[in-house]
Amino acid sequence: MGISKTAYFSDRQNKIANIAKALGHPARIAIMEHLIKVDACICGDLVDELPLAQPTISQHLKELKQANLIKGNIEGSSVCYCIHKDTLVFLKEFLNQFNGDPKQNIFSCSKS
Amino acid sequence: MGISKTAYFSDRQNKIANIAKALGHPARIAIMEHLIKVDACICGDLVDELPLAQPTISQHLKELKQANLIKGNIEGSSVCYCIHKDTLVFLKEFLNQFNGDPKQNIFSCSKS
DNA sequence: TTATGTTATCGTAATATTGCAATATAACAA
DNA sequence: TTGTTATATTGCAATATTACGATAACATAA
Repeated sequence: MGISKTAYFSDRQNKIANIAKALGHPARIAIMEHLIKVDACICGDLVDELPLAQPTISQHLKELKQANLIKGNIEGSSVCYCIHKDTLVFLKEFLNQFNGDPKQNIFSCSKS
Repeated sequence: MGISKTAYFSDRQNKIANIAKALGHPARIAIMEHLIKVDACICGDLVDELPLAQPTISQHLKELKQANLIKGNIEGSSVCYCIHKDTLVFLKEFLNQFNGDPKQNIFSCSKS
C-alpha cells in the first residue's frame, strides 16, 4: 500500500477505515455472510465452502479478527469462529452520520 | 494486492467489498466526513483541509468516485464533490443482515 | 494571446496485499 | 510413542496501493 499517513488522522477515522478495509475483499464478505448464515463455524467449513486454499482462508480470518469483526473460540483441536456484532454496530453508527434530510443532496451538488 | 479471485464470488459480494475497500483508508473517511459536514466542496478545499498533496487527494477522490460513494459536478474550472447516498444505503443494507436475535450470538460462539 | 487557478494524469519509489506450497504447531486418538 | 486432524505461520511471486513531484488539460481573466 505504500506509506499510509495514518498518524495524520484521528483514532476514530483510522478505526473505521481499518474495519472497512477488512471488509474490502469478496472472500471476507463471503466469510461474514457464511458466518451469519450458520451462526458459527470452523475454518475447515470455510475451506470447503470457498474456492481458496486453507492458508488463504486462515489469513483472511486473521484479517477479520484483527479488525474485531469476528471472534475465535478454541474448541479442542479446531477454532470456532463467529461474528463480533459490536464492531458492525460501530460501523453502522458511522454510516448513520450520512442520514441527513432526504430531500437534500440526493441527485445534485453545488457549492452555492 | 496480488491476484484477487474476484471471479469466484458473486457480483453482490464484489460490489460490497469494493465499497468497503474504498472506505478502507483514513483519508477517504476524512473526505467523506468533510463532505457530509459542508454538504459539498471542491478538491481544493480538501487539499487545504487534509495533510496530503493535491495529486494524492485527487487520487482518493477518484477511488471514492469509482465506488460510487461520491459524485463530482463540473463547475467552471473546478469540480464540486458531494456524497452519493444510494451507495451508503446499499452498504447499510448489507450490514442489516447481521441484525439477528440480540440475545443470541453476542459474546460467545460454539459449533454445538 | 498570456497568465492564473483548478483538477487530473503520468511516472516512480516505497510498501502492502493476495494466494498458495511447504511447514510448523497443537489437540487428540490409537 | 505414532498418526491423524485442524489451524497457523513462513516464504515467496505476482500484483495493488499510497504518496508525491512533474506535468498536462482545462476554464477563465486580463
